[in-house]
Amino acid sequence: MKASDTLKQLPHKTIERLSQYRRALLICLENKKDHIFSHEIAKIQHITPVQVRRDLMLIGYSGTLRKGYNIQELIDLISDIIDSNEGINVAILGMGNLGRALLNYFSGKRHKLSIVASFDVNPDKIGKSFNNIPCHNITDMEKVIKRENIEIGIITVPASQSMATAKQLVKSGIKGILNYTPKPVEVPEGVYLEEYDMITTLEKVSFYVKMENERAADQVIQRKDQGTAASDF
Amino acid sequence: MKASDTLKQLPHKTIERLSQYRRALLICLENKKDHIFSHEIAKIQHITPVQVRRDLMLIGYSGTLRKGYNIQELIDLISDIIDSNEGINVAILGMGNLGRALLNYFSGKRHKLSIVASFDVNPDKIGKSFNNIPCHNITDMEKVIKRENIEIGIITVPASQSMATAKQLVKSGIKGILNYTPKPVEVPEGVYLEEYDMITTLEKVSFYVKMENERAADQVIQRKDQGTAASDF
DNA sequence: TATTAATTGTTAAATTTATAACAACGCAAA
DNA sequence: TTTGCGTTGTTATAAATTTAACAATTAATA
Ligand SMILES: NC(=O)c1ccc[n+]([C@@H]2O[C@H](COP(=O)([O-])OP(=O)(O)OC[C@H]3O[C@@H](n4cnc5c(N)ncnc54)[C@H](O)[C@@H]3O)[C@@H](O)[C@H]2O)c1
Ligand SMILES: NC(=O)c1ccc[n+]([C@@H]2O[C@H](COP(=O)([O-])OP(=O)(O)OC[C@H]3O[C@@H](n4cnc5c(N)ncnc54)[C@H](O)[C@@H]3O)[C@@H](O)[C@H]2O)c1
Repeated sequence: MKASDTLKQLPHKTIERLSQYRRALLICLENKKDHIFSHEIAKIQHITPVQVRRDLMLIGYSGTLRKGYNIQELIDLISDIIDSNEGINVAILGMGNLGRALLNYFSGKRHKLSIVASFDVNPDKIGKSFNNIPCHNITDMEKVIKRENIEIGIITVPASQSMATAKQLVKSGIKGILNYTPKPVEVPEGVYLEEYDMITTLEKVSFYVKMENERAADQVIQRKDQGTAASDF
Repeated sequence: MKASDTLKQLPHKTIERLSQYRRALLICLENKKDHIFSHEIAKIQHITPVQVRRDLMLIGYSGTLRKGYNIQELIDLISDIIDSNEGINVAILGMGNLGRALLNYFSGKRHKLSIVASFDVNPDKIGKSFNNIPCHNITDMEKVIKRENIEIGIITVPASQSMATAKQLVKSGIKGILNYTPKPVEVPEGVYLEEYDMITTLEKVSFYVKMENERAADQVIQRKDQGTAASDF
């Protein structure tokens, strides 16, 4: 089996963590560090050192016993694995609040991921540039996507339009879609889809805060019960 | 064991899906549907019907055999479980591109989750209102958080400021933090923390697109090999 | 009335993911 | 030199999560 075959079988969760490790390592590099221990990476990411070592084992990276992992080497290896050699071009669909925020945020962040186009229906936005990236008429989608060799589309149109936009993207030959609207879309086999609704994360936080509140309240009640019981003596 | 105790032990993944189910159900309700089958929910969420039925089993909801699940009832039950009775107040830290986008997006979306305050350091923003929510000076954080009974903070300050902001939040008695900056923070036991870096999701899509591209290229090579072999006959 | 088709609810099995355990190593200090 | 400490790499174990299997049920239909 080729090395690239084992990489194809990396657990999904490991892929996510590799991206997170690299992000953390890039920050460490800025701070003039050159080596890092598994427990240091673990602390930053709120996971265990074993998890880190296991992930690095899976990608076949070895550190040194006393110094840990060479940060630059590790960054390069992770990049080899998760980045595409030739680079991948990305488009944002819908230059509203979120679309513009994302464009601004992603722009220039990663060598191998370039946002090269955006699309909208609003005539005030079409023809303009945001962050030096041109905003095209959505009706030109297929033409531009093919011309610019765009492989990934980020959907930030109004929720009601998400499915229509996804369909157009598929028709234009897109390979991957990241849908940020709260309305899930359907894509055919072969197109990689990731959906993320930010409200789910907020509701999750809210749920566990609520749980913790109730747990705390329960403890107060229990203490009271014990208190009453004791006073019976 | 009380019913509330079983709910405390719901798998984390189930919690996330419950939020997603509700979101999908709310959309269905708008479309005048009143019942829904497990396989319909599953299709929307890109999961299996068994997964859906299992989740609903865990929260103790029963549908009817021929009509499926009553949408309104299910929404109400999910809301009972994941929402806090009294409601939870939320603040956004950093009224930049992302902060304003989120404020605009979340505002009024959920009865039981209210964004009631925002904070910034920029004098141009302090004192103003965005979406009718006042923007306070970050130095007033503790005062406002206590006064307004804010339990959750969403961090959208520049990454360099994320840790300092988290510390302040903890000091102010916050119960949950949702950190959208790419720089992870640390919080003490008892504060629920969720971190989300959008670039990780994009990199994940990119990785699987790359994999699919390589797989397709491999197949072409294999076909060529076979072709050559065949021509040897 | 029996039969068929579709669906739920639940237990059992499989898969995926995380954690634990521990040998091997290398340096520092006794 | 040897002992101790802290680290890595890896295998074994455990936990979490998903999927499969299937009995039970309902309503439509032959
Ligand atoms: N704002 C947020 O923080 C946030 C967070 C999570 C999810 N979302 C979701 O992201 C989407 C966009 O949110 P927003 O706040 O940026 O909304 P917005 O209204 O500010 O932006 C939507 C943009 O899409 C354009 N548009 C409309 N129809 C289009 C079409 N068919 N093709 C291309 N462009 C089209 C509009 O002209 C507008 O510029 C919504 O679905 C929203 O639910 C937003
Ligand atoms: N824009 C995006 O789509 C996006 C996506 C993912 C993550 N992020 C992250 O979210 C954060 C904000 O991004 P943005 O694009 O909104 O940046 P931005 O510069 O537009 O906004 C930052 C805001 O925080 C304020 N601020 C600075 N220091 C502060 C402090 N100590 N306390 C309170 N407020 C403070 C600034 O005045 C500004 O209003 C960044 O960390 C960024 O990496 C942004």
